[in-house]
Amino acid sequence: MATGRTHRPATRSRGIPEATVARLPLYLRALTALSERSVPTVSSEELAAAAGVNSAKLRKDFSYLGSYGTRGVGYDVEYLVYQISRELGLTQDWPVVIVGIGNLGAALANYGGFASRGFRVAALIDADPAMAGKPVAGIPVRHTDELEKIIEDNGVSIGVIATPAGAAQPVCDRLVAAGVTSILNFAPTVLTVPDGVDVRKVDLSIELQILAFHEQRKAGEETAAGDGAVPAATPRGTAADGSADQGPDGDVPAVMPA
Amino acid sequence: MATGRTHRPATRSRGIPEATVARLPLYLRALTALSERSVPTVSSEELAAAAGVNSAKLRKDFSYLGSYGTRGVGYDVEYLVYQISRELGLTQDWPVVIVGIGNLGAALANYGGFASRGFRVAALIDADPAMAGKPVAGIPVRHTDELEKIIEDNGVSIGVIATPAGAAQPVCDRLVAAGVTSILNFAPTVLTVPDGVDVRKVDLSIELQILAFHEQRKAGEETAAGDGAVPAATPRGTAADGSADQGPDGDVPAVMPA
DNA sequence: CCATCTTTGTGCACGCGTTCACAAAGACAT
DNA sequence: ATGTCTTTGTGAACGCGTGCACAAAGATGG
Repeated sequence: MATGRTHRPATRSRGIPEATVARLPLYLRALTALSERSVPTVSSEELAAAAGVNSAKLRKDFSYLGSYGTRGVGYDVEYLVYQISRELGLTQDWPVVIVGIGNLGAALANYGGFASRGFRVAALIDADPAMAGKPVAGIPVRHTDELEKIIEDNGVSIGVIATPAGAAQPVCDRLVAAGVTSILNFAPTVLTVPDGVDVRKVDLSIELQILAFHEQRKAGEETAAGDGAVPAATPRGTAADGSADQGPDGDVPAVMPA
Repeated sequence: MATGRTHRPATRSRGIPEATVARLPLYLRALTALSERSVPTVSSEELAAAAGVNSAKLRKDFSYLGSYGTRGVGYDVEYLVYQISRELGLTQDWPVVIVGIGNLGAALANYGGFASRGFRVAALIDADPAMAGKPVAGIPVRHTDELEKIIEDNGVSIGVIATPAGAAQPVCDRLVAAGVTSILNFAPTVLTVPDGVDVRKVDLSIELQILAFHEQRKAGEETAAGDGAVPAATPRGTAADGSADQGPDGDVPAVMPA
């Protein structure tokens, strides 16, 4: 019914559940830390604690990758690091482009997490001609006109959108048309993409609103019926009572001038 | 078993499922856009399309809030905006603090989405004494020493952590001790918090790795068995074959110098 | 070689979330 | 007033993810 797919149909990739895939990076991070400390093996219990998950869940997750553990001992750290890296596709190089070099785009460009783990910033792209050529994080900013050429020349298949909300869909369309099949979207908009293209979104505003919901619920329970659910919470007035009638102010705020 | 809770136990808040809460901000955004265009009513079908979800899901979501629709007509936009705002707790003011004013922290401070929708940046906090007093986004940066005082004076219950990974847990502990009960974590670490404290994490590195996994899967299917799953994807070589032995390089990369 | 002890791998049950499909409700025209 | 048409609200079925609990596997010590 909708014009295009927005969510990942995710046909259960190769038997590996989506939820498991989402946790693999977490395990990998914990394992890498262990590896740096030259720890040879870990039990599921230890690793699960480090990753902040249930140990049974961790074992089941690993079972999807194969049987890489030794009963009575645990998992070989180095071997597991390699297996997970391979499974996630981190043993190869992934060139990415960042579109929209405002505050956020610049922060992402400077983000150290890109360089490690197989990701490489192939180009920074912005619509503002004044930005063109100016180096950000040591990489010169290119103009949007060159987008298609950059994608094709570098074989980019992953794009990061950090533009204002209004520019996100057009940029997305161009990225997809040029061959990008995975998009990480920081703009507060629902992106519509054709089948076969994956979109993941990071939305600060949504996260905050979810927190506000729970925060309000806590405050409400506290005030209404003092049920022993929140252990150590000072019941100071969390905020002025609901009077701020903020009305229909501008939503879908511009993330930055890109 | 674990030292502390990391995931939301989320005892099914007040009958509203967690998954529904996570979608309410999405609906709210779409509704606000309609409101600005002075659209009086929407059908579940239209609104669902705008929010990028299934219409049945949307109707079920709204049913948890009550019966705010009119059969044969749809939903009153203004009324629904109000109801969702109220449910999410956006009719009151939420002061937030941002800890770690590096590239990302500064980007967040400049983010327009804060100001709208009831969130107000109460303070920017950084550990670097050289930053103290320097204005970012029009707000002077305060030193970490003042953290507790700031939290208490402003009645802050929501904190945003944008520090390097190593500083995140200590900062988190101090925030919680000072009274913060909701945390949005941008640092690539698992935070351990006591019961009653909500943590949501935003992790660029994890998102990219998930995309890489799917990207690799697509490339693999393409090369191995040319199944018609990816419609318009030029099968150009996505990258050099797996040779980049990136070894045990530094994980948990510093997000920014905070 | 055998006993014991640790830890994995997984069968099973349960609960949540999603989706279908349809009856009930109301608008609207005649 | 009555019939038709649109759209909501929800009962029910299904599938996925989670966590328990335990048997199998292997290490380790005597």
